[in-house]
Amino acid sequence: MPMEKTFNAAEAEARISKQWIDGKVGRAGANARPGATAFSIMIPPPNVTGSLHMGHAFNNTLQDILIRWHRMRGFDTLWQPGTDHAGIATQMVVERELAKTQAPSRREMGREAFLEKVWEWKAQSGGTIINQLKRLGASCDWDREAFTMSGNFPAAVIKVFVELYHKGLIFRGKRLVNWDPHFETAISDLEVEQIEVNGAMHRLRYNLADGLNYSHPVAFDDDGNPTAFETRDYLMVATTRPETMLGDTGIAVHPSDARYAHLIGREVILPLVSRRIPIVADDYADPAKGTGAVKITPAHDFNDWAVGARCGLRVVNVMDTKAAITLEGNADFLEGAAPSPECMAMHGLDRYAARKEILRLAEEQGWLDGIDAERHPVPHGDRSKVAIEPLLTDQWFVDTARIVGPAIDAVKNGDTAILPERDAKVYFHWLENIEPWCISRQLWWGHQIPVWYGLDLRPAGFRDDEGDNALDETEIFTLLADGAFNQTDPVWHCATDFEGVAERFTDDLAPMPMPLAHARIVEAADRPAAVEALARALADYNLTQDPTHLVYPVWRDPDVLDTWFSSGLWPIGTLGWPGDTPELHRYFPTSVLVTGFDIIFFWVARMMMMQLAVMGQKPFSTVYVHALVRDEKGKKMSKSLGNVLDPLDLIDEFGADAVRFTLTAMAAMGRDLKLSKERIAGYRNFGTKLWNACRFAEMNGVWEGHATQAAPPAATATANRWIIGETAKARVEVDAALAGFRFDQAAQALHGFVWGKVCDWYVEFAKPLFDGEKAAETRATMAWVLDQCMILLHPITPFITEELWATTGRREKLLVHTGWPEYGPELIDPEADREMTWVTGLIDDIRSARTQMHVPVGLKLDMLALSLSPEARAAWERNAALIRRLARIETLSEAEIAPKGALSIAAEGASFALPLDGIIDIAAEQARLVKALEKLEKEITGLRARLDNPKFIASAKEEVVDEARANLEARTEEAGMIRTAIARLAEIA
RNA sequence: GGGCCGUUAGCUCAGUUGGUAGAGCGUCUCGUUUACACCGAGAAUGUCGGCGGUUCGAGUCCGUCACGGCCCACCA
Repeated sequence: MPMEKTFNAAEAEARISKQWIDGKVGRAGANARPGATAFSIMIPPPNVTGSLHMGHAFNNTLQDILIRWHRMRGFDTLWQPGTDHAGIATQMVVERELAKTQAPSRREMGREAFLEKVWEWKAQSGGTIINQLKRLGASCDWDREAFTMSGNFPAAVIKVFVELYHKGLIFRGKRLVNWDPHFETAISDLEVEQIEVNGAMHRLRYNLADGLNYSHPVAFDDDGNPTAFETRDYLMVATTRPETMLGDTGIAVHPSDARYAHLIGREVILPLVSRRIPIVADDYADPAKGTGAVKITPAHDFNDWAVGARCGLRVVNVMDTKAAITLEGNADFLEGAAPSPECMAMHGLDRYAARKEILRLAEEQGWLDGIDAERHPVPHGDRSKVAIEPLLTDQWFVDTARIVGPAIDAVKNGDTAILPERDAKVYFHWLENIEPWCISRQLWWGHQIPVWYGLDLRPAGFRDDEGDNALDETEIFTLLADGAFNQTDPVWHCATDFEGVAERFTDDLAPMPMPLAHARIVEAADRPAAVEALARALADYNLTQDPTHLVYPVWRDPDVLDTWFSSGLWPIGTLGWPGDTPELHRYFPTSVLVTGFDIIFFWVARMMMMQLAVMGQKPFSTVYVHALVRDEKGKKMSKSLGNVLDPLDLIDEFGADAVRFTLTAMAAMGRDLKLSKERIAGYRNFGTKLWNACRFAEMNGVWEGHATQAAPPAATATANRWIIGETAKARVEVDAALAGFRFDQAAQALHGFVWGKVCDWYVEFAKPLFDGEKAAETRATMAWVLDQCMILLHPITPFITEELWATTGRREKLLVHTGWPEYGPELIDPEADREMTWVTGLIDDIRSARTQMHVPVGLKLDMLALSLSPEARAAWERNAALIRRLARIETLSEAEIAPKGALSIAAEGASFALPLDGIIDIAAEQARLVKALEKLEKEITGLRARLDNPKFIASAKEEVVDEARANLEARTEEAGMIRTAIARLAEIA
């Protein structure tokens, strides 16, 4: 059955994909040679919520190329697939779904029911992106698909948390954190992005306490000395966030600021709140900024927090978790304050509404000095896109500064290479300035923190001298922290057996081991429930206050861990850790990590730190950092911007191979790539080109009669010897490019070879050869060459090559399992190389001359050789059929001089004439020759100038000088022939 | 404010130790020759962002400026 004219990507891709997946070609170790070394890549796990975008397509194409290439080379390859549970993102998606279907909200249904919904949702649509990866052709080991919330991951997370906790590397603390008021959770520094907004600087006047007034400079001379003063009974501050004034607890001025130095230690009366707050001296206050006096709100600003700590200022939090003003019942706020009714009326207002209200009141009451519009950056949650609010809360942190050392060293000493190198600088900069990592999230979807709290029932804490309800005042502590609990019971101690822990707690009155021999432990939902349970137990059992005989209620920390905490364990977690698995021994540390620069901090750095902390080993040998796929304006593609090109649409339109080849060809290291459909169409055409070359070969029975040839056939025809050498060059180039992660160079080498050498020249050369005595060797050569094209292209364009492989020869196995060639320069025949360069050059010149002279394409000419060196004569004779066909020459004969009205062609060692009496325009031919001569002369002048310069001869490398000499000679010879031709034309004219 | 990167043909971009600039797409002309019009043949197009320096020689190395972009920090 003859081949179709084009490759039917849509039909073939589905069929071939199924063949690969059913045949488990991605299985770890598939195609491995005996004693093979391991080559492993962990996929950067996409969010389960996700669907494939261009970034994924790019990232996974590169990984697939590396994997297929190594697999064909006989390595024991593992490409580990999987997805990430993506805490906030997934919870957000499921909540949105619930809202759409009018279902009860997350809070209405409760934690357990909601989590059930999320799992349901995951089961239903979590496989989307995995299926999309399969459409791309990703040859992962699909049987090993992992998920950061399943399998051994919970155990791994707990084990790491507990171990780091016991080493003091994880701690809990009350700190100011980045709070996202939309999701009502803390987020890490990395999840904050600065966004420029239209804001305003508001100048507020706070009256000085005790009727104080002072003289304030208002005009200055050229030297900056004050020339005019006014009397003020207030201190003016400037702020972009007037609403935080409710929580102001001080004013800071610079100690050296003459304007205010005399006020340090005095107080102002905070408007509305009527609280006396001190004026303090602190270097943070910048005399050049604002008014030089800065209001300090320790509870709502990171800098102010630091100032407050240094100056001993109070912390007054005036916002709740939704960033609404909270005043009623706010003991911190009310203490020392005498708020006006208008002030208290702001209770419950959103922070922005409160801002308006405060400005209204300030205007009305005369303490608003003025407002200047201003654009300034404001931190926003990267998911919620709302302004984050610094909030004082209890959170868990990893003391990253203490585990960062090995992660820095591993890259510094070359244990792990980061490519391109400049990204290593970014990596170092961040790690060397690392801050504690806030890992607790006030979410439900994620790994719940493996920490239980209990009421402190130690006698001193329990017995209350006042005799009233002691339980309200008990402090909480972690079970994991308390030696009394966790040293004797392995479950408590390690808490690796998560299921076991849960069972213990749900078992209502499970006996607790030593030293609380007679205590009964019971898990309560939260702290209030625990208090109630204890009170009930005290009443029911009429127990004494001896803690060893109590029912002991505990509750689990409700927070979950930052998603990146578990994905930070991806390399070992996917290999079965904490189990001691053969895979872990075989494939860890992994070979390469292919990832985008946008998650160097989020993920790469944390994997480095965590794997090194847990395993004492680097997680990967090489990190290849690639650029982002951007839209044509260079903007990051994002749903919210609506500039997304969907890779699946592109695959539908052009085929997966075209998309893959395009991304590969554009993957120059460290540069953004801007994708256009035209480019993809161009590479789709490239596939078709190869397809048709194979179709031509198939029509000529090239593959008939023999199985796949491992080695090139012994060839005698120059063209065959030449193309075999070109194939070897291509293989060497591709391997060198891939070894250096220069995917673009690999693609370009193959494009140039397949199209520029095989299709443009070799297929054309073969046509006359098929009719001659070299037909058999030419068929064998072409079969081998095209096979090599398929093999070398397969990592980049797997579908079309697999299809061609099946369509053309007698194949023992799938192309995906076919061995990668190892031949090299030994296949290059220098003589054939030189000769074919001469032949192609001559053909180019004849074609160019013909077109420029408007010789009809179909007209075959008789060519005269005016002079032929022995080499040129031999080259001509050996390749006459080729040249005649491609240059459309009828006959060649020798002549002493060119006839009247002929085109002149100069080649190395030869000079030809194409008689065109009556056809050519002599003036035009003259112009053509003059132009060619001018170009040559320009080159000759340049070469002479260099060679005449003694310093050049003295300092340049010998090869360079020799090359220049040879060039000069060749150009001079050519110019001579053209001059002769011009002279001849002149005679005729 | 700190750092990183980019500026090469109309467009998108290559150009690895300094040796005299390339590819794809687009444009123009011609064309149904034993595969391919998703094609073939040919042609045009660059003060390699500006200035200065090192060198026999600079797109390539150094300095500086301009423009563009990114990352980090910063809500007075």
